[in-house]
Amino acid sequence: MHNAIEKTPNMNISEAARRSGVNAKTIRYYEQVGLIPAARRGTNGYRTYAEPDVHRLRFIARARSLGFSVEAVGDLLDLWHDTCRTSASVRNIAAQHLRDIDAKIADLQRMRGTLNDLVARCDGNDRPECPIIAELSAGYTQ
Amino acid sequence: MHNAIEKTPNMNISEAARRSGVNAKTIRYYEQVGLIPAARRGTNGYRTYAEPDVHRLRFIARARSLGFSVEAVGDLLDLWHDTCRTSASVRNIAAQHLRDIDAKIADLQRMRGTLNDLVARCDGNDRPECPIIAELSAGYTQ
DNA sequence: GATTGACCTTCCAGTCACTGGAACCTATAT
DNA sequence: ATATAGGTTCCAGTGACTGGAAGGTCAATC
Repeated sequence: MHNAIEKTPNMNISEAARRSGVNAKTIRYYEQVGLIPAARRGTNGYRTYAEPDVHRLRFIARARSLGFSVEAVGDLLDLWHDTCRTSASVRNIAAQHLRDIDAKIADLQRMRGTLNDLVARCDGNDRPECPIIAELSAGYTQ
Repeated sequence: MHNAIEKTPNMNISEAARRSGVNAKTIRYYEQVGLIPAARRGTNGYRTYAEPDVHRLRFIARARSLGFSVEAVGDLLDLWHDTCRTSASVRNIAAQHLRDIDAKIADLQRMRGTLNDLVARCDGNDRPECPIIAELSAGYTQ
């Protein structure tokens, strides 16, 4: 059996984690759910990673930091590796995610508007009267 | 049956769900995790609810729609029933939640800013070149 | 050689707030 | 007697990890 000459150094999982910004435990999880292929193993059973693996993990970390679901990241990885991809297919995924984010922001801002008003109107002293409780229990004062 | 005009205070779970806006399955879940006390039971074993129960469920529904965690809703329920509460204690819970929401909004808007820019710069045609993929794989073109 | 401590491995459980479904029981109308 | 529309419990799954237990491996030091 011939050993291939490694141009890039092999590393253990914690080094790959450090270089990619993905937690070692999370890397194992990504392998488990099939987001990344099973890592090669050394004779000791340890997972070994090389530069391309770290780059893939960095891609994943960036996509996750933009809020893409792990499933969507899987699709984006496939498109990255597919040189016959269309930019439209990538754009569709991102545009859908953008709509999801906008919906979440709108929902949070609705909550924020009400909460901010209630907090502003609450004296926050040692008396029991409170517009926050009043609002939540509207129509039924106990 | 679904009586639009309920003069009797007792009702089954689906009627309590309809009146409170809390899903019947969710009501059982709330009972299971101790957010609400175990419902009284009829001779047939069915849970029975009266007006005060519906009001408590409505309180819960409103608080949940403002994004309070189930645990925080429990605290708010306790404060509602505690006539010796201080408005400061209520305000603290709401103010903390407001900070959490602001953090979430800030994070989503950061994502939105990047994504919106990338989507705008992506042609979305049948060619493979794509600034979204380029951004995610920055430093490593495959 | 023994020991320490930092790695690595797998597997299981918990998070949060539900939600779906199976299997079964009860009520009411026809 | 049957149909259907409710109710019950219990179990499992969601998403994306994260913590912890129990154990194997490695490198360095005493």
